[in-house]
Amino acid sequence: MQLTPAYKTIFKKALEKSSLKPTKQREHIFSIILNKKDHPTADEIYTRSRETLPTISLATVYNCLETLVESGLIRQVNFERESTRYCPNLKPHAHFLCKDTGAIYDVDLPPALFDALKMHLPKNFQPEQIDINFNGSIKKTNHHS
Amino acid sequence: MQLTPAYKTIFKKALEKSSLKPTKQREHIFSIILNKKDHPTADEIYTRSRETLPTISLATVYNCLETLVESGLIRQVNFERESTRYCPNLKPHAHFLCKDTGAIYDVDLPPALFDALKMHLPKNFQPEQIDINFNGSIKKTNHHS
DNA sequence: AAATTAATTTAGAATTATTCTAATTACACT
DNA sequence: AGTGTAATTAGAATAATTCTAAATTAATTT
Repeated sequence: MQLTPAYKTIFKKALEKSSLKPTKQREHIFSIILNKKDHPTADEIYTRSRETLPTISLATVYNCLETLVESGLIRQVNFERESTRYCPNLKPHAHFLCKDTGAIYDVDLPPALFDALKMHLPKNFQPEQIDINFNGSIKKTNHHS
Repeated sequence: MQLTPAYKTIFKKALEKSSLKPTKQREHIFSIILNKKDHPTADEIYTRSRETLPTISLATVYNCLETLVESGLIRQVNFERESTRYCPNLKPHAHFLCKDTGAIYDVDLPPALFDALKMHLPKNFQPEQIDINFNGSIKKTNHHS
């Protein structure tokens, strides 16, 4: 649960830009999200955090997640009204929720598709964010060795 | 707050197909959603319902919304973890949330765009639903008469 | 180095949307 | 009318998140 030097720099720069401090808790939570990119919930992040930082509180987890989103280091993923999940992938992408397993997958999309979507908005609508969420099932493929 | 004969038929057919009964409450709530297409929340629907059906309960509103979604008569719209909203527009479309006013707009999209999105999924991913949500602001246009 | 200030963290209470539970009501069918 | 099933109802319960106020930490000034 350590940030690589490269990420440490990104982390500090991003927080400083929003005049927020690179605290131990914020760094820890960022590293947890980077470490296992399975779109964990706040509560899952809380549990994972306490393994190495046992004194952290749930409120702090929520606070840190908010500041990390604010600084653009992570983004939120929501399906229906389920717990918000967190994702460190900053490339433009969509999400696919498998309704059988609950797993969430990143789906890369070409920027041109995002542009095509924006083109269908009325000219005075200025989108800041686009969320694209698929949900369905994943067919087993026939493996033949 | 009356369904047109055409909608009444659609309503009955859709519920019967799922072997659900076309009750007064279900019809009432469906008519409220059709009447003012402003993507109301369950609570807003509850308030509007009581104007003409004062004995309805909030639990019934939630129950009815669930059955209407199940029967495919309406769909749910979610932005982040805010209250779920309801929409009677069944054409494939996206939603735009204006962060200044909170208003939600339907954005029609050509089916080809939905197909293009699906094409970027791994071949064994089978989407049942696609939610596309924009969020941003709406620029005032220069009106000159 | 002590004192001051501001930001952050913390624990626990409060809030909010939604779901659950158990009792009642409304129909459809004998 | 009597029985059975589905739907409605009121209120309690739940779950995720936010709020509040106090304690801690870090940075800055004296």
